[in-house]
Amino acid sequence: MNQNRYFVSLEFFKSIYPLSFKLRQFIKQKTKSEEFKKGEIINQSGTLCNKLMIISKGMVRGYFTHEDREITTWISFDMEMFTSISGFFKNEPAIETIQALEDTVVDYMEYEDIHKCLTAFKESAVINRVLMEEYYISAENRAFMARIPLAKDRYAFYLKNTKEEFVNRIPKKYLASLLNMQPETLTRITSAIKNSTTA
Amino acid sequence: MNQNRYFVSLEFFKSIYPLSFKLRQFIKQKTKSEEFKKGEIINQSGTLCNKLMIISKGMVRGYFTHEDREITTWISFDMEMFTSISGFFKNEPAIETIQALEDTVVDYMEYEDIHKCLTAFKESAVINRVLMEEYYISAENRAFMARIPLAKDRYAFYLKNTKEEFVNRIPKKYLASLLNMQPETLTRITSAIKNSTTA
DNA sequence: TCATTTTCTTGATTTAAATCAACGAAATTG
DNA sequence: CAATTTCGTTGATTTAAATCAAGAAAATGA
Repeated sequence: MNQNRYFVSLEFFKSIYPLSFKLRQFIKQKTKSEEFKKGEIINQSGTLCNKLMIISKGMVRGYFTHEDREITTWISFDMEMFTSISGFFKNEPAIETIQALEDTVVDYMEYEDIHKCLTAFKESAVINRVLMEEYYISAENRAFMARIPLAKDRYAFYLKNTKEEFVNRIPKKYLASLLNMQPETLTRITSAIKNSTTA
Repeated sequence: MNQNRYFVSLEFFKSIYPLSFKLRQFIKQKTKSEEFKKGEIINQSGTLCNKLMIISKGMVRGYFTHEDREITTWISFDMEMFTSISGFFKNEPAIETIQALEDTVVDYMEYEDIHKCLTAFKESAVINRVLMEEYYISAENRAFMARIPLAKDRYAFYLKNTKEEFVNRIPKKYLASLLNMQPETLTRITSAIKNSTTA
């Protein structure tokens, strides 16, 4: 392994809580890397996901299927973490499917190593706790957004809470799905905004 | 304190993981009880909730206000736990308001005591973890339900996942709000079902 | 590169659910 | 207990968004 390579995992955890030298070493040692092509399935619904992944570069979505339709529940970007939470918590197969929406590079650690880490390094408990918090709060946020009655208000809400650069990278059909609307509706919303700001 | 009183808190934690004698004593010692009248606000949005509550008897809802309208995000019943998760995690004021929908009795522990508990009793970490899991998964579930396109499908989903006895106790206007629909729509759904099963 | 597929956009039409309105039932309160 | 308010139901109307359809733009892949 190249000890000089850049570890997003390290950066990611460091941004939450300072890491001791030993913990840094442990993370470097256990971090693996993987690449996915655009469109590739990272973890199929019904299979166990045993990795905590951090996106080095790319874009990933989670979705489930309801009545033959895909419903996107989240989209994550560079420097963000994702996993199948039911796997992480309960070691149970994932309900949602995870898919790369761009060519994507991830750093990941396996749950087993994370559990070792939690046992061996006290400080990692803080990080774990913060991650759980953030993950939970983002789920709350999504539940909130889905309950906003008007399509254009959901769009506005998402824009307000997401980096513009990221939003612009999302193919419209997935953005529409994430915002619980049809692509046609999204187009109408965005073109209405365009007209009102131009005129 | 009456050492012979019944502690829902004890039952609740015991159902997750066996409790040592010492931990049982600790929980008994730290558990307090409180009663709320129907309609009473248990924790107001914007104020810190520093308690983890378990419903001994009654019904409670969480809601927030969006454009002058109340949107109910969850309803909990006997033997279920609730809190304001942003308070529990981050010691930050609650976003949602918590209200009793029936005369309600709760057992509760303050966060401070829970943290002491987590430090002093290893086994309690397991319980904490399971609670976080369940809380998280219920948030996911709510996010899922909110995304089901048709009102009658959301109703069916909720029915399938909730004890009939509990559902029957919810005043329709709150049930409608929880299911992201107007009370008129809920009536139409239920009376349509009634007609189809009678005829 | 060009052909083919997929995605995005715009317009016309339909549909589910919100809104408005009115009334009876139930619950609350003095 | 009567009076008043709130809640639940039913019907008529409106509205937001889905669906259907078709062409333009972009992406894919041989």
